[in-house]
Amino acid sequence: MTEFILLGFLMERNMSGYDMKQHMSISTAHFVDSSFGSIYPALKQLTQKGYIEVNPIQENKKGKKIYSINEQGKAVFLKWLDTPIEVAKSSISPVLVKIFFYQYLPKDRVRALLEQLVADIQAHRKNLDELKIRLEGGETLEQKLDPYEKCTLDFGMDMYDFTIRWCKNYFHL
Amino acid sequence: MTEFILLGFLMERNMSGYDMKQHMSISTAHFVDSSFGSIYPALKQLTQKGYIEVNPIQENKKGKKIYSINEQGKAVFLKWLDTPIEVAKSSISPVLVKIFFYQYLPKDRVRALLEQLVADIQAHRKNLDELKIRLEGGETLEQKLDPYEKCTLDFGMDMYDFTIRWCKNYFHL
DNA sequence: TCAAACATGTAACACGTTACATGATTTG
DNA sequence: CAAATCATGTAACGTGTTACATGTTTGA
Repeated sequence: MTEFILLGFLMERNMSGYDMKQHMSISTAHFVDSSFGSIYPALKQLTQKGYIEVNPIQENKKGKKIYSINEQGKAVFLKWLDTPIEVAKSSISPVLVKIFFYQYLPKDRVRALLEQLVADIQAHRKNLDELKIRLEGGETLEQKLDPYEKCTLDFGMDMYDFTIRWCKNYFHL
Repeated sequence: MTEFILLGFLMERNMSGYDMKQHMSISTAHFVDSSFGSIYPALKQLTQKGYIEVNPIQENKKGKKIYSINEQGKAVFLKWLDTPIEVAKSSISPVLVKIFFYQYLPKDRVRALLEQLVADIQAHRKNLDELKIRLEGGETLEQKLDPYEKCTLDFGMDMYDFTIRWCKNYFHL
């Protein structure tokens, strides 16, 4: 998964591993956010497989490695992308794992935990909202928000809203 | 995670690793379904930690190991259960990973893939529906469906419905 | 000049899957 | 009696995280 995401980032522009981590922490953090511990080994792998190339810059910044995707890499990425999304593997959510067993907890604890869950989701929802405003409401405007990128933000927020409403309604919170 | 789920199953009744796998494939498959390759080592771990005990039955079935949870195991399980659900780690869904990059695919392919996604979710939704009918609509009635167990089914179905509606609406399918 | 941020990388560990290996029991 | 299902277990592998190790550049 990580390798494909990194290839995807390189489709847009050349960047370093550090740049990719930052990009992830902003653009994709609400559905995937890899650590350096998986990014750097993944870049090594992609280089060895011949999908990307390193363009070390000699300028001021020593050691910084700017990667670029080549034709083979693009082909591999597009082949992966043009393949059905697997719903089964994404599963619904680890949230359900605990709720499944809530019969073993006293009612007042269940209520408290569910209220905490809703508050937590509301906080996440708020963060996404602020992120979207920061990304699209552009004084800066450096990066035009791609429609599908925007879609993942919209979906995230609507999904959070749905979950909050569902919990409040189902559990009478 | 697996270890706690197995402890949770043993809260209800004593059973074997094989039984647990079957129970998972029915009751929890829509949000978690571990393989034997993680169940058996987990049971070994739980035994070594002193949370569960083996009661090998001498009857006809040789080699079958029936596990039971002890007081320490119950305490550990309840402590885990009575801890806030972590929304962050559950993330929204790997579905978004691909959609995020759909700008690199021709429009007709995107449309085809999204239609396939919706059809796939509809199939999952139908399976859940049939499962629920099988579990609650009881001629058999052997196993009374716990309210929270039912909740995970309801949530699953409503989540699928939401996602289907969302995709159709957002992408004008 | 010193702290924060930039920048890369590795090693140990955690946790899960698939495939393999093995054998008993049930049922047509 | 053969096939399906029951039943347990291990080994190799995949993929990710955290913590550690190291050094540079920038800005108050």
